[in-house]
Amino acid sequence: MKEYNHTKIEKKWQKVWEEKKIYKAKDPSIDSRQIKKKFYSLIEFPYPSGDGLHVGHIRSNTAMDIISRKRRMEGYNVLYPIGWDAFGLPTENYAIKTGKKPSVVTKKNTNTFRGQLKEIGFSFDWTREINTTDPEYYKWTQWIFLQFFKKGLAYKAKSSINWCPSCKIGLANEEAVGGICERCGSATEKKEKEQWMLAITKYADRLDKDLDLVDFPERVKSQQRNWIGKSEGSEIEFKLKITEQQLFHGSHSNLNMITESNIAYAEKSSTPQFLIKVFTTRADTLFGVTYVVLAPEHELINKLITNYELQITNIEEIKKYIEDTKRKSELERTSEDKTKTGVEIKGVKAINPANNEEIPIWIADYVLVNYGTGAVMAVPQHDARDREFAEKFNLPIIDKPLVNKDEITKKVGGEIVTKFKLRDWVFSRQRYWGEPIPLINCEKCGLVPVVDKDLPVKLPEVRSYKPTDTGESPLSAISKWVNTKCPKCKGKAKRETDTMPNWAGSSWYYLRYIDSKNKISFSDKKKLKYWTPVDWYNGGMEHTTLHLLYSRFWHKFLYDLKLVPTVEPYQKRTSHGMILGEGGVKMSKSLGNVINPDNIVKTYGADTLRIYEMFMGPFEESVAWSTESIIGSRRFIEKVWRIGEKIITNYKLRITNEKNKIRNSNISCVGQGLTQEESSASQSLEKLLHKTIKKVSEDIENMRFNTAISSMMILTTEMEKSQSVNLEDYKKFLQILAPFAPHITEELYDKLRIKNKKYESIHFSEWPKWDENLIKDQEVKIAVQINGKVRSEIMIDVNDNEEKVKEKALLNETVLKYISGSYIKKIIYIKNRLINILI
RNA sequence: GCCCGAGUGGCGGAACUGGUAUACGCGCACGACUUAAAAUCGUGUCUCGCAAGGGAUGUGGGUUCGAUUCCCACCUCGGGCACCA
Repeated sequence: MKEYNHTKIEKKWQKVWEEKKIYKAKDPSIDSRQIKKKFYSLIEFPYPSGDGLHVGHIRSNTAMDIISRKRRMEGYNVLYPIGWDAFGLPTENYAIKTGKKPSVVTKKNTNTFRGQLKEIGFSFDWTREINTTDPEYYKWTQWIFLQFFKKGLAYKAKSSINWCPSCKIGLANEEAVGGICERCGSATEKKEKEQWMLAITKYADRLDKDLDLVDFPERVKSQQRNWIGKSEGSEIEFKLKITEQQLFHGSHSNLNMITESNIAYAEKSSTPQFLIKVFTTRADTLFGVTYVVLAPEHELINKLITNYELQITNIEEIKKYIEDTKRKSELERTSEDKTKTGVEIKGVKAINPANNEEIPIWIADYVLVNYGTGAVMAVPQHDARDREFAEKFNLPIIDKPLVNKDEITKKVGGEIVTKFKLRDWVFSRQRYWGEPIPLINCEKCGLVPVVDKDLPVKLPEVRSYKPTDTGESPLSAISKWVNTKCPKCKGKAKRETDTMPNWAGSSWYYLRYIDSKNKISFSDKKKLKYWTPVDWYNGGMEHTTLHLLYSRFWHKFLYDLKLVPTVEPYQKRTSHGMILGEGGVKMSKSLGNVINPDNIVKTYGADTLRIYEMFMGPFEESVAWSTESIIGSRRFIEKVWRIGEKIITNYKLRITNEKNKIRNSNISCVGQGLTQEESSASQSLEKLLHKTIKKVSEDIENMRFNTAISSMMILTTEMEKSQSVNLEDYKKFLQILAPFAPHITEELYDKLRIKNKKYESIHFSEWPKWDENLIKDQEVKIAVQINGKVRSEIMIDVNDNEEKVKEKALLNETVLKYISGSYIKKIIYIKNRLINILI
C-alpha cells in the first residue's frame, strides 16, 4: 500500500488545475452557445498585509470554496474570483518606517498571499485577479467617483469631522464609532475641515427599505437598520418671546403703553430665523414640555446673541459654555457616566404652541447638532435624559395627559417627518496610499473633473509618505504634480491632493471581477446582466456598517445611472465567526499566538487544514484554535486514503483477473460473489451512504460543515469495518467529500480511471443524488417510557399501526416488570419515536 | 441603559418541528500489535451508587404525558448601539 503523501498529491493537482484552468468561469459572450445557469460566489477580498495569510481567511475561503465546488458539480457555471484590497494604512505606515515604496511592498505581499492561497487549493478563477492599487483598476474607481460628482452627490464641505490626531487623518463616522479611531484606538477630535463628502444620506431610506429584498442574516439587517437609524416624528416650531427691554429698541413708540398684551412675539412670517424648530417622536407629550434645549453649535444662538445683546443677561456665560464644549473630545462628550451640563439663555423664552405657556430655553451638549433639528423639546416626565437634566437644574417636571400625536402635530402647525441617524460619508483622506481624487481646482472655472481620457490620475512618486501636521496630504508637496492645466479653460490650475478612503475600491470590486480586463468600461453590460447579482457573499460582521453598507450605496447609485441591472449587489449574505487563539483570546502578534498556515500545510496538508477548519465548530460562531485537535482531521483523511488504497488494489486485481478470464474470483470489493452476510452488510452500508449524501448535501447549503464532516467520519468508520465496499458507492463518497478535501479525492478518483481514458476531474463530476426509498428504514428502534422515563427499547416495523406497537410494548419483559399490578391510565405513542405508558 | 447572540462532559461541540441528552472529534485510561516507541486498531470515558436506582443541559419557577428546545424572572459571557429626542 502506498503511503499518503499529502505534499506530493497536493502539489501535483494544484499544478494540473492551474495549467488546465479548470476553475475559469465562462463568460456569456465567449461561450454564447447555451450558457449554463450561473452562480456567483464571493468572499471579501483580502488586504495583503505583511503578516501573510491568516487562518481566519482560510475559514471563510474554504466555506465558499465548498459551496462553489458543489455548485459546479451541480452543473452551474461558477464565478469564484479573488483579488487584493491593497490600499490602506498598514502598508503606508510600513513605507514611512522603511522608506520602501508602497507599491513595491504591496507587490511583495500579494505574491506571498497568492502563493499561500494556491497552496490551500481554492478553486478561484485566477484569470480575473484584481488589485485596487493597480492604475487600470483605480481608473474606474475614479471614474465612478466622478459620476457621483457630476450628479452632485460628491461635494466639498467644511464640516466638523472626526480627526485622529495620531493617524493624522479624517475618518468617516463609521470608522470613529464612540469617538475612537478604528485604526489605532486613540480618541478622535472634532475638527473643522474642508472635506469631500458622499451623499449616502440621499439613499438612506432605500438602503433601509431594500433590506427586505435580500437574504441577509437578521443580525446584519438589524445592525444596518440601527445604523441608518430611521425614525418617524414631528417637527414643531416654538416661537420666541423676548423680554420687555426689547421694546425700547423696537418699533413701539409709546413707552407708556407697555402692557402684558403687546409684548412682542417674534412672528413666524417676518423673522423666521427666530424660531426654534424641534424634532420629536413623542409629539403626544407636547403638553408636558417644560423647557427647550439647543445644541451648543445651533446657529440660532449666535443670531440671538447679536440681535438681543442687551436682553440676554448672561452672554458671557453662554459663550464660555460653547467654548468649553468645543474643547471636549467626542469621547468626553458622550461618555456614559458624564453628568449633564448646560446653561440657560436668560432673557428669552419659548412658547409652547400647544398651550402658549412660556418656557425657558437652555443650551446643553446632550443635544446633538447633527441629528434632527439640533433642538429638542424637553419632557422630563417621559424622558429619562430630560428628567436628569431637569432635576439637576431645578426645572419643573409636570404630568399632563397624553394626546394624539398626529392631531396635535397638525393643530400646532407642525409637520410629520422622517429622520435618519446616518450622516454623509466623509470621503477624503490626507494620505498618500489611496486613489487620488480626480478633480482640478481652476481659479476661473472652479472644480473641474479630469476628463475620462486622462484617467487614471496616477499616484505620483513622492519622497516622503508621511502625513503632514497641517492636515494636508503628502501629495500637496509635489508641485510638479499639483500644478496642472484646467481641462476646461486650459488656464493655471491645481489638482486635488486628497485621496479616497480604503473603502472606495472595495465598494465596486465585485463588478470588476465580472469583466476585469475591460478597457472601455468598468464592466461590460451584457456580462453584468448575466452575472449580477452576487448569489452568495460571505464576510465578516465587522464590515456590516462599513463596506457592506457602502457598496450597497454605490451599487444603488450605479443602478440609478442604469449602469448595473440590479437594485441590490448581493442576493445572499452570510457571516463567518472569528478564529481566536488557543484558549479563546484574540490572535495577535503581540500575544505571539498567531498561527502560520504554511506550517500547518507543511505538516498536515491542505486537505487536513481545510477539514479541520470546517470541523472545529459552527461556521458562524467564533471558535478557538487548537493545534492539538488537528490530528483528528488528519486521521480522518488518512482513513479515507487507506480505504481508497484497498479498494483500488482490489479493483485493479479484478480487472487483471477478468482479463485473464478467471471467473468467480473471491475478491470482495465489487458486490459479486459475496456471501449472504457480506451482501447484507453491503446493503446497510449503502443505506448509510445515502443518508450521508443527504446529510452532507443539506448541511453544505446551511453552512453546517461541522456536522457534514461528522457524518462522513461515521461513514468511513463503517466502510473500514466492512469487508465489502461497492466501488460505485465509494466513488459517491469521494464526490461528497471532494469540496472539502479537493486534492486527496481527486487523486483517488483519478486512480480509478481506466487506463488510456481522458482525465476527468472529480470536481466536475455529477453531484450524487440520494435515494429517498433507500434511506427509509424498514425497522426502527423506539424508546418505551413509563411515566416519562425511558425504561426499555423495542424494535418495530415502520408500518406497524399504533395498536400493534402498544401490544409489542406491553409484552416487553422490562415493561411488564414495571407495570405489573398498576393501572394504565394512558398510552402516548409518537410514530416511530417513542411510546410513553402512564401508570 | 437598549438591541442581538450564547451558556450542554476535562476540552471543541451534536441533538430534526417539544419526543431515547452528550453524536463526531480532541484528550485521558486500558488492551492488541511491537524487542521498544511511534503509528494504527479495539474497549471504556457526565455524575452518585456494590447494585436496584437516582441526579445532571447557567440559576429559580411555569406549561406539558414528556423541555437543551416553549413561557416568566434572574445570573454570567460575547457582540452591536449608545445622550438619536
